[in-house]
Amino acid sequence: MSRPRSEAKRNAILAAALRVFAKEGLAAPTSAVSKEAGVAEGTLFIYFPTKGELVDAVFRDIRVELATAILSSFPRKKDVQTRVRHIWDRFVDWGVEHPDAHWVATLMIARSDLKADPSDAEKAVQAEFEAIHRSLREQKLALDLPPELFQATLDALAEMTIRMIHRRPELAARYRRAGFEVLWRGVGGPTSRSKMSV
Amino acid sequence: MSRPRSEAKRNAILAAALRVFAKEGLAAPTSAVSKEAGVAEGTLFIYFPTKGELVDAVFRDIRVELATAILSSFPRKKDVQTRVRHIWDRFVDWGVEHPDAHWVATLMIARSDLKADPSDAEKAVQAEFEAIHRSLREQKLALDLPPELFQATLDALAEMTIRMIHRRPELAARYRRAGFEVLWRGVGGPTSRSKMSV
Amino acid sequence: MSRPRSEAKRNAILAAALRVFAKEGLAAPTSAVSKEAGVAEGTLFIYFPTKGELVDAVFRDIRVELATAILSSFPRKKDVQTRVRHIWDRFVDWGVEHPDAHWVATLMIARSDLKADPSDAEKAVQAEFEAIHRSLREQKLALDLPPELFQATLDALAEMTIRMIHRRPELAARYRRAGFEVLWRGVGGPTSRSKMSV
Amino acid sequence: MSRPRSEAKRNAILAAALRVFAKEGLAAPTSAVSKEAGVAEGTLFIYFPTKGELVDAVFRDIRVELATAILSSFPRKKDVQTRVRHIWDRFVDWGVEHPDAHWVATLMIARSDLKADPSDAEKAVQAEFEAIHRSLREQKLALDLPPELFQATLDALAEMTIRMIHRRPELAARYRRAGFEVLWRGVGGPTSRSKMSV
DNA sequence: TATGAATGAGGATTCATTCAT
DNA sequence: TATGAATGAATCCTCATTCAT
Repeated sequence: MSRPRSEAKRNAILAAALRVFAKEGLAAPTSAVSKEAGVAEGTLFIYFPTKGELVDAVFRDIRVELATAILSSFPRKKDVQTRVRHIWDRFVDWGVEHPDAHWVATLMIARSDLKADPSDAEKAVQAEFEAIHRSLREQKLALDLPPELFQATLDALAEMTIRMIHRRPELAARYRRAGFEVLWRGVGGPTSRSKMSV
Repeated sequence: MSRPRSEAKRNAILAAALRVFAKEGLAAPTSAVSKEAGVAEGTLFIYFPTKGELVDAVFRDIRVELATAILSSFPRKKDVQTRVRHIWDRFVDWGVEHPDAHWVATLMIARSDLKADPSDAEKAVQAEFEAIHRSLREQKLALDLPPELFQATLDALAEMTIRMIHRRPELAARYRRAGFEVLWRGVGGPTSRSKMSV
Repeated sequence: MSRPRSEAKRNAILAAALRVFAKEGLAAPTSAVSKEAGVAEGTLFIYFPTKGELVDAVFRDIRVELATAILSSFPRKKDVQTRVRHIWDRFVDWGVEHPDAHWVATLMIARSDLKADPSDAEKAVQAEFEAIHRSLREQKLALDLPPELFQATLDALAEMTIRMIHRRPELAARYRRAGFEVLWRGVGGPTSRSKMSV
Repeated sequence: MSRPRSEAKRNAILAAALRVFAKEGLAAPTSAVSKEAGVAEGTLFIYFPTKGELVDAVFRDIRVELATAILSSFPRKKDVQTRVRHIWDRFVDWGVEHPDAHWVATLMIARSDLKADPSDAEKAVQAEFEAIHRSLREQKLALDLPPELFQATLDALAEMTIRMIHRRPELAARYRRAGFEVLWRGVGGPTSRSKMSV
């Protein structure tokens, strides 16, 4: 009976926030966000009652998108290396293609007060990580590497690789491959004939 | 424009800033810093004309300390693995022992506007990294791994390891060893009898 | 400009406003009133074009109710004391039984911008006051007490009595009687055998 | 060693607040107060950390001034009527001479959230009231009038009288005398030959 | 008419920086 | 130099009112 609350507007605000936060940091004024979104200052607070909730929503959005990218056509039935490689490629590609989101995620993590209850997609990714870790174990690889360390390692190396690619985009392919080699060898994966030539 | 009187006061402010920023984030007011340092609000601006310069100085201080820790009794004449291991241990230990500094460094890096011209100590560390990379090459390890990627990998893995240890201090030894294994294997180092049992 | 549809809705808003203003003060948002009334925010402005008009309407409503209570079975033919006593009792009882209305009236009076053109009921009460004042004069009581002062005195004492009763409800009967004694003696009424024992 | 916090400035802000609140109500913006006081907006918050504390301070100031006016050359040794008359006159005169303060006090009382821990002066006035009440009792006047009701009565009548005088200043003397007559008779005081001719 | 989303001016408060002492 | 009061721009959020549906 009245104007319905528009999902499009909510998304416009989220997207605007992503852009503004990426450019100006999380300290950017909400007024900059509403301006970028093309809505009135007060409108923002209809969709996100406080700035903190906006920030949280942006963060959650980013994580959902990354997790979704990873899950899309995930080769669940294939061997470990293929699965790890899939995650690696999707992760790195996503970060390279969404520099704003990647950078804002970095900003978000540098906050003690972030609320990060995982989305369903994230839980699914988590499950894949655990399955991968089990497979590595069964194959006598990464023998005693604790699972949380395995995941953290992949995260850290992917983040690093994305950062490097942003710095020197022309080396993207090389960095991406080299990063994976480090991960795979580091984790104890069989290297076959691959000679670490990147 | 002459050098400020009390070097001690300058250091007190720097130390206070480290504590305050670690606890409250970089958005903490300068008044909180001056209070923690036991000086008047205006005094801070005698030593650091703007907040940005204070932040930069804190950052530089942290980096100098880390670099110094790494350089102290650095085994320049020993073999590669020993040298890498030295850097790894000093880096991780430093991060574990200085949680404030480590956390603030993380906050600092999450800023686009940081000025980071390297100190002499950092340049020396940089030189060691390059020497290490040459050695790896000569030994046909990490064949085509670009040097900047090698250094970034060590950084990323050390940071990650420190973070993990802060989360579960009782696993410190295990994490520290496992982290190094990943690095060393990842980089193509010979693993000899070591079976990745961490 | 035609009369709004639902008189019931108008009354619901007025009643809600009374409750909300009593609890939160006149600064309470109109949204709180509409919510309490169970109508949409915009609906309120169909019935009361501005917040000020709502406030005025609430005030007028209160005054009409008080005046009506006073006029109900008013002993117009009885002697002065009976009539004054009637007003006193009705006034005090009304205030005691309608704490919200009484409190909101207090809030209203504490505003310079209130519009208070008297209702018919109020005019009738006013007329009774004048009649009472004439009677007092004829009986050589309250000789030169100006009529407006007589009315203001009754008001002030009744308000005060109500406030005291709200504070200590268990003393209601005593306060009510004592208040009247003060009024009646103060105005010069014959006290006969009554010894001010309250 | 630095500019000292100025009592004069604090008073300027208090006085400005009194004027502004009297004219625009307690909802007046703090910016209006600071402007009226001739200080920057931020300065106000050095002296009064929140608007609420400013409001409380204004209220307390008013009450102290009124109590002080009452206590000044208070005829403690004189008979009851003289003492009551003294309070009455000082109270009414103060209200007439300080319309802003009187009006703002009215606004303040119409707030549920006021903090009113009594000042020393107020406690002293309170003590005089109790002494008066005892005297009245000993003289078999106001026999069972509870003390709190006696004080509330004086307050209510004085407030009313002040209000009436503000409305018709030319009748000040008459209103002031008549008000006292009502109080004195109402409370049971001996009226001697006084014929209530006001 | 009824709804509630949209608007944007306004307001209390913070804080980096300046300046009188 | 050291102090901390003074400044005022900037920020998050509220809310009376409007308007599309």
